[in-house]
Amino acid sequence: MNDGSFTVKGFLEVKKDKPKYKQIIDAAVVVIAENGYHQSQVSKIAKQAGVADGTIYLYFKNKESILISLFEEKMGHFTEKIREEIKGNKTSIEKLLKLIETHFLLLSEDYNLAIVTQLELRQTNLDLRLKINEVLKEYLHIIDSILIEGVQSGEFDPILNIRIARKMIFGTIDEVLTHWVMSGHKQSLVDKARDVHHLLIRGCGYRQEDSRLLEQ
Amino acid sequence: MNDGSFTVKGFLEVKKDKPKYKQIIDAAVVVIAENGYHQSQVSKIAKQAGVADGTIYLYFKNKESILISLFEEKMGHFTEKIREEIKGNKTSIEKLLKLIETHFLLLSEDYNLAIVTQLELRQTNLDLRLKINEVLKEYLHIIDSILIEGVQSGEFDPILNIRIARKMIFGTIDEVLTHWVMSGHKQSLVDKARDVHHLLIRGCGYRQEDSRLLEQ
Amino acid sequence: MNDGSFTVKGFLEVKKDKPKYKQIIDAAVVVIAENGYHQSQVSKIAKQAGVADGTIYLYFKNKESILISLFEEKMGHFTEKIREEIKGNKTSIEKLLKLIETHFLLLSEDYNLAIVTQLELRQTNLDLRLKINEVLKEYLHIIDSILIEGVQSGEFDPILNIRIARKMIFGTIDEVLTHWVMSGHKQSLVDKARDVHHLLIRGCGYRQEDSRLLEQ
Amino acid sequence: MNDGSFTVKGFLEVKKDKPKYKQIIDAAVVVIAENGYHQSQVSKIAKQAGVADGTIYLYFKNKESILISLFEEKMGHFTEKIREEIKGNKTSIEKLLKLIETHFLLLSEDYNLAIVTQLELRQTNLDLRLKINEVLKEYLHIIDSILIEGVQSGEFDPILNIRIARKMIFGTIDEVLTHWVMSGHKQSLVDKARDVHHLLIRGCGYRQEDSRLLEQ
DNA sequence: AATGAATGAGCCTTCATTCAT
DNA sequence: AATGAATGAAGGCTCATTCAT
Repeated sequence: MNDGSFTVKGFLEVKKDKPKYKQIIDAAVVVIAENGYHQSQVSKIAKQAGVADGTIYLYFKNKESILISLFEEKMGHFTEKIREEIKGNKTSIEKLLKLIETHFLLLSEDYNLAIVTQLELRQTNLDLRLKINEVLKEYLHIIDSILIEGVQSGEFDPILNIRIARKMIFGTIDEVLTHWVMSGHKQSLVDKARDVHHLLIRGCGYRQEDSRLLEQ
Repeated sequence: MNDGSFTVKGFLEVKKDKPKYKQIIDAAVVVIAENGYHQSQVSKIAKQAGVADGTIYLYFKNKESILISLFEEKMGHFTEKIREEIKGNKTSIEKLLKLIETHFLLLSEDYNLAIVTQLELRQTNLDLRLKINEVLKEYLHIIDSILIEGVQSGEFDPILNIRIARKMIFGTIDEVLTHWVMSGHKQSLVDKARDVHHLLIRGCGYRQEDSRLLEQ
Repeated sequence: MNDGSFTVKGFLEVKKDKPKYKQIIDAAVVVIAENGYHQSQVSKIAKQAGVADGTIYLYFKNKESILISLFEEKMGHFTEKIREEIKGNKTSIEKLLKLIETHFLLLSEDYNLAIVTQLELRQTNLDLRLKINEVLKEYLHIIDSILIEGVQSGEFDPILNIRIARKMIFGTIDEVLTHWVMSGHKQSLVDKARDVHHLLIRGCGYRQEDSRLLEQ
Repeated sequence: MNDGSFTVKGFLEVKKDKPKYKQIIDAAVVVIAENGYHQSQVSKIAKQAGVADGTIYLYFKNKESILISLFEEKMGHFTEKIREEIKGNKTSIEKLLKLIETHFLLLSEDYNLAIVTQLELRQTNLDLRLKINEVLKEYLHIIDSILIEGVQSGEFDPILNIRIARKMIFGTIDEVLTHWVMSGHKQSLVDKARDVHHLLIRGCGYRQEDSRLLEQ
C-alpha cells in the first residue's frame, strides 16, 4: 500500500531524496526492460542497484510496491512535465497537441521506460493494476480539463461526451505507444503526434475550417 | 493430442468441435474470470471442466496453449459474428456502428469472457501476448477494410491516415471496454456504442451535416 | 513376476509363439536403444510394435515385465547359442574362447540389443535388476562348468577360486562390452576376444608353454 | 550458488569445505542407500540434511548435480587414499594388492556408500553416467600406471595389452563389489582381496615361482 | 482380441521474504 | 543501515495403467 517512503511533516523528507530509493527504482526499470517482468527477480534488481537483496526491503514494503513506486515516480514526472508544457499554450487544441507530443517525446527518450509501462507492467496482477490506475487518474484529469476548457471555448463540440472523449484520447495514445514499442521503436514516435492529434481533435468536434487557431 | 488436428471419420470431424475441447476452454473462462489468471491452476480448470488434470494435456500442449486457443476460439467467433453483422449494411458509417455494437453486445452477454479478454489475458508473458496479437490481426483487418471503404465512398477524410485511425478505433473501443469491466459493468455497455461511434467517425472525417446516411 | 505368457500343458503353447509377443519385445529393443530407457514410454513401444497401448497389457503384466521378458528371451537365445557353440570343443580353454567370441559376435550383430543390455537396462530399479540377475545365473552356470572342467582337466589352477574366477570372467567381458558400446562401437569387438581370453585363462592358471592345446 | 566455487576470506576458503555442502552430500548417501535412487526425493535429502528444500539449490544446480558431486567427492577421496596407500610399496604387484585392499576396505567401512556407488547411481540416465565415467578416469589412470610400471619392471607380461588388462582389473573388482553389495555384505570383503589380486596379477602375466617379491 | 481416451498420483525447482549478524 | 544465507510453499506436466466399447 505504502511504497515505504516516510515523510516527516515539518521536517525533512527522508527516503525519497536518498540516492538508494531512486537507485532501486531505476534499477527496476532497467532490469524489467531487459529481462521482462516475469524474469525480474528481486535479487536481479538488487544486483543492478548495487545493494543487497535485504536492502530492498528497507525502502519498499514488498516487490509490488517497487512497481507502484516506479509508476508513481515516473508518471508523476510525466504529469508534471506535461502540465508545465501545456501551461504556455492558449487553446485546448494546442494543449492537447503538447500533451501528446510531450508524452511521445518522454517515452522516445527512455525506451526502457516505454517497455516497462506499455508492456511489462501490464503483466502484473489485478491488484497492482488497480493501484496503477489510481496513479493514472492524475493524467486523465489533465485530459479532462483540456476537454472541458475546449468545450467552453467553443473549440470542441458543445455537447461532447467528456468521458468517452477522454477514453478515446487515452486509448488512442496508448494503442499507438504499445504498437510502437512492440514493433521495436523503429519509426519516429514524435512524428506521429500531429496525425494522432488531428484525428482526436476532429473526433472531439473541432473543425479546422471554422477556426484557424492551430494554423501556422 | 494437439488442438487444431483434423480427423476424418465418415465426415469431416474437427477435434475443435468435440465437446471436451470446448468444455475445457469454457471452464478456463469461468475459472480465470473468477480467480484471476495467476490463481487459475490447471487443476482448477480441469475440475471445473469435469475432467482429470491429465486430460487437459490430451487436448492442449500446455497451459499457455489453453489461453491461446481460448482467445482464438472466442475471437474467431467475434470476427465471424461481426463480419456477418456488417454484411447487411451499406455505408461504412453503419458498418462501424455495427462493429462496435456487436463487440459491445457480445461482451455484455458474457461478462466472464469480458473479464478474461480485457483484464486477465493481459497478465500473461510477452510471448503469449504476441500470439494473441496474431489473432487480433483479423479483427484489425475488418476495421481497416471499413476505413478504406469509407475513404473511397467519400464518407471519411480522403487523406485519412488509416493506420492511426485503426489504432484510434481499436484503442478507444478497448479503453471503453476495460473501463466498463473494471468498474464492475454497472452501466449498459451497448448504450455507449452510439456515442463512441459518433466520436470515432467524426475523428475519421465524417460530417453529419454533409451526408445523412446514418439518420433515422 | 510372470511375463504374461501362458503355457497349456499337453496343448499348444499359445502366446510366445504368436507374432505379437515377439513384436512387442523387438519393438522395445529398438525404442529403448534409440530413445534411452527413460524416454521409452509404453506408448512409444506400442507404436513401434504397431499395436494399441492397451494391447501391450494383454501380453505383459506391466512395463517391467516387458523388460524382464526381453532379457529372458534374448539372454535365453544367448545361452542356448553359447551352449551349442562350445559343445564341439574339447578343452575348457577352447570353450571359454568360444563363449567370449560368441558373446561378442552376437552383440556385434545386434548393436541395439547391446545398447539395451549394457546401458539402458541398468537404469532400472533394484527389483528389476534382481530379476535380471536371476536370468543371468544360467550364463554364470556355463562359466562355472567350464571352470570346473578346466580345473579337473588340469588346464587351470587346481586350487582355483571358482567364484572369484567367475566374477573375473564375467566382470571383464561386461566391462569390455560396456566400453565398446559407450565408445560408439567403432572398433571390432570380435577382434578383442582372443586378447581378453588370453588374459582370463592366464588368470585362471593356464600356462601356454606347459600345454599346447590351443596352438594352431 | 554453484558447487566448486571458491571464496577467499582471509584465507583460502573452499565452498566444498563448508559444512552444509558436505552435509547435503552425506545426507544424499544415506537417503539413497535407504530408499533407492528413484525414491530419493530432494525433499527427503533436505530433511535428512536438516536444511530447507531451497537450501539444496544454494549449493547444487539441480538434483543431478548432487549425485555428480557426491561421486566426485567420494571417488576423489578414494583415489587420493589409494594413491597414498600405494606410494610406500615397491613392486607393482604390491601396489595392485594395496589398491584392491584399499578399495574394498573403504567400501566395507561405508556400506551405504557401497550401495550408492555399486547399485543406485547406475540407475541414472546416460548423461549422468557419462559424467561419472569422467570421474572414474582418475581411478583408471592409477590402474594404468601400475600396469605400465609392472611391465617395465618385468613383473608383468612384456607384451601385455594394457587396455584389456585395465578392463579386466576394473571389471573384476566392480563385479566382486556389486555381488558383495547385492548379497547383503554378509561375507568379509577385505578377505577376498588376496584371491582377487592373485587371479588378476596372474592374468597380467605375473609368475609366482619366478619372482618371490610378494612372498612373506 | 484389440483399442485408445481417460485417469491422477507424484516431484523438482523458483523466488519473495526474513532475520541473525 | 546493510547484508545475504536460509527459508518453504506451491504447481505444471508426465506416463503407466485401466476399461468401456
